Amino acid sequence: MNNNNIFIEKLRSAGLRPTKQRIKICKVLFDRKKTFHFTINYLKTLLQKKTDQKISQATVYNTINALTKKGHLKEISINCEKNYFDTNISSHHHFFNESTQELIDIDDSDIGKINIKKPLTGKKIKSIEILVKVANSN
Amino acid sequence: MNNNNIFIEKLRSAGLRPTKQRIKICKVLFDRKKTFHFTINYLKTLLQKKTDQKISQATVYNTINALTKKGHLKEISINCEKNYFDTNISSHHHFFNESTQELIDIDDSDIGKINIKKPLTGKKIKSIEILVKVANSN
DNA sequence: ACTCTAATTTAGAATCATTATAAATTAATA
DNA sequence: TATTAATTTATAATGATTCTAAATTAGAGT
Ligand SMILES: [Mn+2]
Ligand SMILES: [Mn+2]
Ligand SMILES: [Zn+2]
Ligand SMILES: [Zn+2]
Repeated sequence: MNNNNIFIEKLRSAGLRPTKQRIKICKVLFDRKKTFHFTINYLKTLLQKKTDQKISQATVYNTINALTKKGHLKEISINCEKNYFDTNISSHHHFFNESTQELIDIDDSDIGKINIKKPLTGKKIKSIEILVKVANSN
Repeated sequence: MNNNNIFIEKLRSAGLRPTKQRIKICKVLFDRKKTFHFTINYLKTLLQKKTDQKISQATVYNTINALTKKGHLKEISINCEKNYFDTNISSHHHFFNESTQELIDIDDSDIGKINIKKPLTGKKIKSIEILVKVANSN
């Protein structure tokens, strides 16, 4: 129930002081069982609901950007208008449901080996991500 | 050398009248041998160079959006800040060189079969795209 | 506990990409 | 050529993100 110490540790490890605003953001982000995919806008409305005093948008952006830079969040770009963040920081893939605008994780183990036959010389691979766009087939 | 009729046909097929502005945009987009990956901003500077009279940004956006909607261009999102368009409209994949901010095509045939083991019920797949981020290994 | 200082928060402004508006121009048709 | 609808354009509006600078707060030292 009280994971505050975990959040404080996470913030500290990112070089951030554990202020009450940042701890509240961590609660909303990480105090859940499943992966959380969110846009900044959605996070802001969630914070407004779950919080007595509001957190400024500058603090929300700064905190999310710092956590992302330190690897506690991943950034998932669907298109120019939809920038998501993801509490699942493992190497994994996504379904994007165009009907609901929702992201769904595909674990790395749920994808067969990806075989890129094209050679690339003088470059090193940083990440490989598959995005599968789907729609409800009603 | 003179592909104007092809461009006119392409525009007409998209329900667009072949104005001189739109034909010039098509020339810059399609009068080339290799795939063209571009941002709107880069396209605007190219048009300024290659064109005597300037084309307004509204016309550039409108034309690119119309061509994209009709399937003559694809949209490739790398992240919130980098929205690319692509003259290669086949199903294919990309390297993104983070050092140079360049996109490089990976043909569908250069990727082994993609096996998604995770079931999805009640949904149909619209597209599957792999993005491989790389960096120069200087 | 109190002081001090640097870090943080905040409201608001600035920036950048994209879209909307509405007046002037142009293309297609009669 | 005249008519009309489509198009272009400058400019404004919007929305997401970042910047700024003043007010507040956290943590270290006393
Ligand atoms: Mn778009
Ligand atoms: Mn970003
Ligand atoms: Zn995910
Ligand atoms: Zn491509």
